[in-house]
Amino acid sequence: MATMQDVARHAGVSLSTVSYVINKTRPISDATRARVEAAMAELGYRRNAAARSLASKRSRTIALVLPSTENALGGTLSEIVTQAARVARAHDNHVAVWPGLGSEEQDAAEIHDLVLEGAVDGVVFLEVSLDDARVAMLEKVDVPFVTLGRPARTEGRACVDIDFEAAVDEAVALLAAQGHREIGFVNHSEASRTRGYGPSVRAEAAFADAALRHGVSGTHTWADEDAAGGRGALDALLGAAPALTAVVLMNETAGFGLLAQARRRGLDVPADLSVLAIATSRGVGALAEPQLTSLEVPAERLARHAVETLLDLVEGREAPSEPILVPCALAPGDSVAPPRAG
Amino acid sequence: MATMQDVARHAGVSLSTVSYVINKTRPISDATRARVEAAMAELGYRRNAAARSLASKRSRTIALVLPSTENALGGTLSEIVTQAARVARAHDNHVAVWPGLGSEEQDAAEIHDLVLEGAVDGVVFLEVSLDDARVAMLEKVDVPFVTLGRPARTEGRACVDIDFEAAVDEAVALLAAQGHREIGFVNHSEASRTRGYGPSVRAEAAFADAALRHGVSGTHTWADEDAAGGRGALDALLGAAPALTAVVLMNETAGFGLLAQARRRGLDVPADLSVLAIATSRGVGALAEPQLTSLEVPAERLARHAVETLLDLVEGREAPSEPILVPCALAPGDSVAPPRAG
DNA sequence: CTGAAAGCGCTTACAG
DNA sequence: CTGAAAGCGCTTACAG
Repeated sequence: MATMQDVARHAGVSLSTVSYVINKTRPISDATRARVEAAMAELGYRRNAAARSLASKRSRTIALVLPSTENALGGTLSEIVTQAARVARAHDNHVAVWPGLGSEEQDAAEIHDLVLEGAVDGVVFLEVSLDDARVAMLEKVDVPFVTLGRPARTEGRACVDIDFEAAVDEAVALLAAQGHREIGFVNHSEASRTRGYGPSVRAEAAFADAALRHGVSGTHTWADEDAAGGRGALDALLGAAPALTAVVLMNETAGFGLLAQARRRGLDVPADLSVLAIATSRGVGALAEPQLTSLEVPAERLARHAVETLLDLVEGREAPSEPILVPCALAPGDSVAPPRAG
Repeated sequence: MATMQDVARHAGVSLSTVSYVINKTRPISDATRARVEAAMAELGYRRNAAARSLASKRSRTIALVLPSTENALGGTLSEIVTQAARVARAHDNHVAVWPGLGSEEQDAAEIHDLVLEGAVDGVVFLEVSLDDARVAMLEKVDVPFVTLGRPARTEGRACVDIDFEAAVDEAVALLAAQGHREIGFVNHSEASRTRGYGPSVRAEAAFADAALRHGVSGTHTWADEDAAGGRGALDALLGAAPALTAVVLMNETAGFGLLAQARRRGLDVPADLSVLAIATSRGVGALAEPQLTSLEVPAERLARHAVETLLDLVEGREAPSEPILVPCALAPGDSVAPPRAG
């Protein structure tokens, strides 16, 4: 491989001039620039990543800390990883993925090491719990990081999240506008709440608020992330509110079981029961029968904001003082209709 | 941050001795080693990744080239990425993800650059087509790489793949053993075959072979990756073979539509129609009603073999001369039963 | 607008 | 078993 020194010699300029041309980090005359660029092209020059990192003290790499437990179908996670890599690349950065493995304390220590070794300049957590030990620890040692999802305390922390409150409100508003007066909510598993999974906790509260705000009667239930969870959730809702005509579903893996159970109970979706899915992975609603009307996770925008905010932090720019909340996008389907008259 | 020089001074040894202790790259007396290790612990020493790369000409990073189009629910992809990161970490390596963006030619050039810049030591393609331009180009420039999936020509190339032939055979054998004599096969979309998607092409051929081998009548059909695809596929199969009693399903996203269509036609699964899913993402079969008996993608083993083979190549060790084929694992379900008598 | 030089923190022959 | 030193290929003050 040709080095910068080779290029300099070839172009008849100094090493530093080549560097300045490449990095556009000081003014260079057009003539000189042209000579350098020609030399680079001729020699097939590629800058060396390690040398650059060593001299500049920047790895130009950010770590994406993967969630240790999968909550959904995985489509959202792979979308986020893909998009993060794209955005990073647009900023001349790389993305390294880092799997959580041990306790939160141990993971935090390893992630800190990653930064101390200069392997990465900053960290995006793809999921955080409300009381995440990793967040607290990295904050203490001043590692630049952004969370996808919000810990309970967000002051001074850069966070990007789905706007669950808005999604729940939009869902309830939409159903209320269709004439529904008794609406159920199917959340993630109760275990998810116990371990401090933010979306579950936020959605529960947001649903109570939204029901009040839109003057409907709301019934909430938890559901395990499988077909049986969906079956049980529908039974629980109809047990508690027999006149219920619509469901907001925030648990895509329970969704298929819920639809099957509605069928088994002789309920037609949407004629007898409207189902509005929220925070679903892209395209999942389209797999169901009928196709689920959905508010989809804005994976691309979440990833973009997270990466761009992190790169700002790494460059020493200000972090946003408030969490960045991204709305879900409506994916049309055939699972919502007005309730039967009477 | 403390440097190796600091550690050396602190321990009263030379810089090189510290390096040899860390890398275990030449014998060191126990006493010296102990002194050095104590000094490292005391100073909180962390080796610098960039300096190490520059001096050793190894980035200790491998690139994972993400598929540009998603074929399934994404669960498999995120499992593979996670597992690859784990395996790489166990070998003291990092994983950088690289999204495909342009044409195969352009992507190949960028991936080549990645290696020339020293940013990565080798590449794992998470999906290749039968006639993949990236593979051909990187082979020419001698970049170490491993493919997940097999190109049409595998000689001299390191490949890791699902053993589709075995999975199809196992599925047909299992159904035949239950007494089924007319078996259908639901493949991916016809478009996937057109663009040279290996699994589709291999599965089609393997199904014909397996039907012959097990003395059953086989009917094959393509299905788009959505509910409508599944509906159409079942109709097509029953149109061509009205006495069909079992289906091998290799298209998880069409599966939900297929089950719904069976129901609509008054067919009970599994009493009237057995459904055996193959090459499914982990856990997806459990979402359906009834729970689908499935042969799941062995994501973890695929990732492990791919990463370990690549690291072998990077170290200059021999690549396996034959593709490494990994069998699917059976995930039990309730969708397979003997055909109704008569 | 351009150059000469120090320095980033390691690995690894070369020597003993 | 250990050390002194060259060298990896850049960035970036310092000077003019």
